[in-house]
Amino acid sequence: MPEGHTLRRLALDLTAAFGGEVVAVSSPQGRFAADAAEIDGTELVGADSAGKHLFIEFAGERFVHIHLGLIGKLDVRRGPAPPPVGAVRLRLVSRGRPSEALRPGGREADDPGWYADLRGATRCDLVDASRKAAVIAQLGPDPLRADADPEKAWRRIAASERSIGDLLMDQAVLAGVGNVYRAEVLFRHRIDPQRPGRTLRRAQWQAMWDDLVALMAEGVRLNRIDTVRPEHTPEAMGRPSRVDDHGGEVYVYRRAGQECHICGTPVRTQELKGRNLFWCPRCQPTFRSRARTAP
DNA sequence: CTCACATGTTAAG
DNA sequence: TTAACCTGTGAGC
Repeated sequence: MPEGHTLRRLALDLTAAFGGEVVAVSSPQGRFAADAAEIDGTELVGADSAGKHLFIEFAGERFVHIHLGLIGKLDVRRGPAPPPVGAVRLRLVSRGRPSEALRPGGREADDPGWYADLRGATRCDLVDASRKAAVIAQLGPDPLRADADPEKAWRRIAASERSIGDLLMDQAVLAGVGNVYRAEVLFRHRIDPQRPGRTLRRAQWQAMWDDLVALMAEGVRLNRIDTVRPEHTPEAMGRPSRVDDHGGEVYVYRRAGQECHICGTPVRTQELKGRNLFWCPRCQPTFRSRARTAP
């Protein structure tokens, strides 16, 4: 489930589980083995996310740069690490505080500690601070970062002929938004995904940005994507809930052919640059630039 | 069981 | 534009 909220949540969980501790780093599958050996037994300083990128910092400004791609997963769990299941590319196992770890046994017997397993990621590299900075530099503003500047995204959007649906998924324009948040934020603001970026008004962008800031923060908190307003929840409307492993309550994402929660019109879908776009043709009417007639 | 598809990105053609 | 990467899930037989 990797949109920006997932990576931020992982960064928080990793920091809580391993921050300030000496960590055993291994690569049971072998593909990260050489890099793992370099940081094995050193202190995990903390973790941070930028867009869909995750950086786990170790002592000496060494960072494990992870991108989960579409199917990658990082499980952070309490307890002793079991034998690895499947192709675990990276495994972290806590050993305790640096001072304790010097002693044999390290961690207290009644503290099970934590372990984390990474599998299916498209990227897992050991990088230095400059490489980390370079990755972040090519990203647009991230609604989950307090220091993000939405004006940077607006300048790109306002100058672009490309559709807003396309622009929202471009990580150089806006970082962390994926296919679910794209579909949902456009629905919530009644904007046609095919509408050219340059035809949006500033206030519309600002409202969408503010909404993403709140929605994604909630996504971090709940560890899933919920976008349905209180008046449209299953309880409020007396309709069945669709919450499952794929996430929370949504308006249009993956609901092609089903009735719009608000107007009942069948939700539409169309492929855009290899990804499925979903929208309600009535709530998000096709944008037509206003033809100006001479007086 | 097999198969299609998935909250993503990169590189080849 | 297409395939490749890689894992898990759910639908269908």
